[in-house]
Order: sequence, then structure tokens, then C-alpha cells
Amino acid sequence: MALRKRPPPRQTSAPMIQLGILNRRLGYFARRLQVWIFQDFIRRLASVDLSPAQFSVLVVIGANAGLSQAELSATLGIERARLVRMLHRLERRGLTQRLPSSADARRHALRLTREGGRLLARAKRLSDEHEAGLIERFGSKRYRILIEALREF
Amino acid sequence: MALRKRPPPRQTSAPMIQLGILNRRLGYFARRLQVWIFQDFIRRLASVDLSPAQFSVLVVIGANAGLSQAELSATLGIERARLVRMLHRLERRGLTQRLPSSADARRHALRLTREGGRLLARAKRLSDEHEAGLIERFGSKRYRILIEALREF
DNA sequence: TATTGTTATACTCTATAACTATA
DNA sequence: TATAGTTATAGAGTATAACAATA
Repeated sequence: MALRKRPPPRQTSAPMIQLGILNRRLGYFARRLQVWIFQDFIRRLASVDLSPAQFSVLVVIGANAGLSQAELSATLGIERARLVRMLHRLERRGLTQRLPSSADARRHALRLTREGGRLLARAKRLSDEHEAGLIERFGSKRYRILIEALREF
Repeated sequence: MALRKRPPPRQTSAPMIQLGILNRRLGYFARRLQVWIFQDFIRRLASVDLSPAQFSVLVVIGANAGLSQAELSATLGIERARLVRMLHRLERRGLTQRLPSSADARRHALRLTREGGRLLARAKRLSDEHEAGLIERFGSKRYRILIEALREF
């Protein structure tokens, strides 16, 4: 159920490799799609040096200033423990801040720095181009069907 | 662009966490789908103790007896280096074999052992149930649209 | 008692580079 | 020279458990 990066070599002399039952496994194709998209995303956002996960963290902080790490963790499905390291990095890069929460001393209120906001704006523009590439590749009709089916899931 | 395991808590008192632009990113939803499917797959195949990647390796070897590690690697997008370890494990479990290739002394001809074939048969049955669960969850019409769109990709 | 952020550990996966033996 | 399989390493991601501070 792992990924096939490229179609297998279809040389006339070499025997074609069969996928067998994987051809009827949605998980196999979902994985292929996800890896392909992430690779494209990483390439397109190379100039801002953000991974898909880092991008998602900045987007959610940007859209929910003051949220806690636990909320961010639950929203994106990133382990609380893992978030700590990620936020350290983003903070070292001057993109995010952890401020004391006024209501609850255990919490941190997360927000973007001004520089974080600026970088995120650039990243969003690049991710728009990435998405436009996907739309073109799928065809806009199939793209819409796909994203709507997955969104409801 | 990471995963949200469950919808965020929609308590009336707590502010709803917004996904922002992630709502318009196919990669975000593709990742969610893939992780969800893999988690279900792992749960369903717990009794045969096969990961999605191990399952895919057994399926492709089963459908292409005698193929080489390089061919398997290219088909599934698993690094040649990584395959070595995976095949060691499967071999230690008595599921696969690496036989000398008659034509080319550099190659190994991969095949399932009888036990590997039996385990794969059981695993395929479990994966059928997993797939049936997906079809039910999506609805068979939407499932078909999805898998056909992804297969063509 | 439960939750938040944190540290630590072990395992998996990915990405490389380099080595050997063969072609 | 190039290819197949292998070894080794570093980085990222995942899954846990445990801890201190706070609720």
C-alpha cells in the first residue's frame, strides 16, 4: 500500500509489473496522490522553506490567533509532543510566538509575528499556484468532485 | 497540511478553530484521507500483522513471481535501500524468498513462500472487508468516482 | 484528578551516499 | 561505466510514557 512514484517501465522486452489487488484499493491511490501532492508542494514552496505540516501550522495560527497548543494539536492531528519541537523551530525563525494566556496559566497563546504573517502571505500565494497546477492536472470538474468528496469525508 | 484526526470540538462556549485556506487545499484532505484509511487498514489487518507497505510488497511479489528488488522498488516507490530491510523481515517471518536469478547474477528473484501465499490470501480477505467499509462510508457511487479519479492520476 | 506544555525514548520512514559484485 | 543489492547515516514523523505546573 506504499507509493508508485512513476508508472512502471513499460518496455516491450521487459514483462509488465502487475499491481494485482492494489488496483482495487483506495488507500493505495490515496497514498500515491498524497505523496505526489506533497512533493509538488515542497518544490513550489522551496523559496519560503516550509513543509506542508509547517504551512498548516502557520495557516491555523494565522486564522485563530491566541489558540493553545492543545487546540492546534487537536485541529491538525499533530501530537502535542511533536508540536513542541515544531514551534521551537518556527519561533527560532522568528515566525511565531508563545505568549502567556491571560485566562489559564497552563496555556500558551499562539500567534504569528509580523514576519510570520508576511512569510505566510508569500507561502499562501505559492500554494495558490500549487493548487492551480493540481486543478489543471485533474481538470477543474474532476478536481471539484474530488475535493468535495474528500471534504465531506 | 497535516492531519485532523477528528473534527474539532464544537462546543458552544469554546471558539471554533478555523482551517482557513486549508479548506481549499486538496493536499490537506488527501492527507487526512490517507491517514484515516491507513489507520483503519492497520486495525483490520492486526491479526496478520501486516502494515500497508508490507501488504503492498506481498501483493506485488505474489502477482509477479520472480521480479527483482529494483522492479519492486520502482513499482511501489519504496527506496531500494529500504526494501532490503523490509525483505529481511518478511524473510525472517518465512513469508518471502530471495532466489538467485538465472539470467543475471546481480539480481534476486523474489517469490512468496507457501506460507507467504497463505498469509497473503488471509490478508486479502481482511483488506476486502476494509475496502467494503470504505465503500459503505463513502457511498458506492462516490467511492467509484473517487477511485477512478485517483487511478487515472 | 485532569489538563497543558514539556522531555525522553523507541520505532518507522525518507533521503543520501558509498561500497561490492556483477554486467 | 552502469546496475543490483547492500550498508550506514541523518532527518523527519509517529506513538508512548512520564513529569511539573496549574486547574
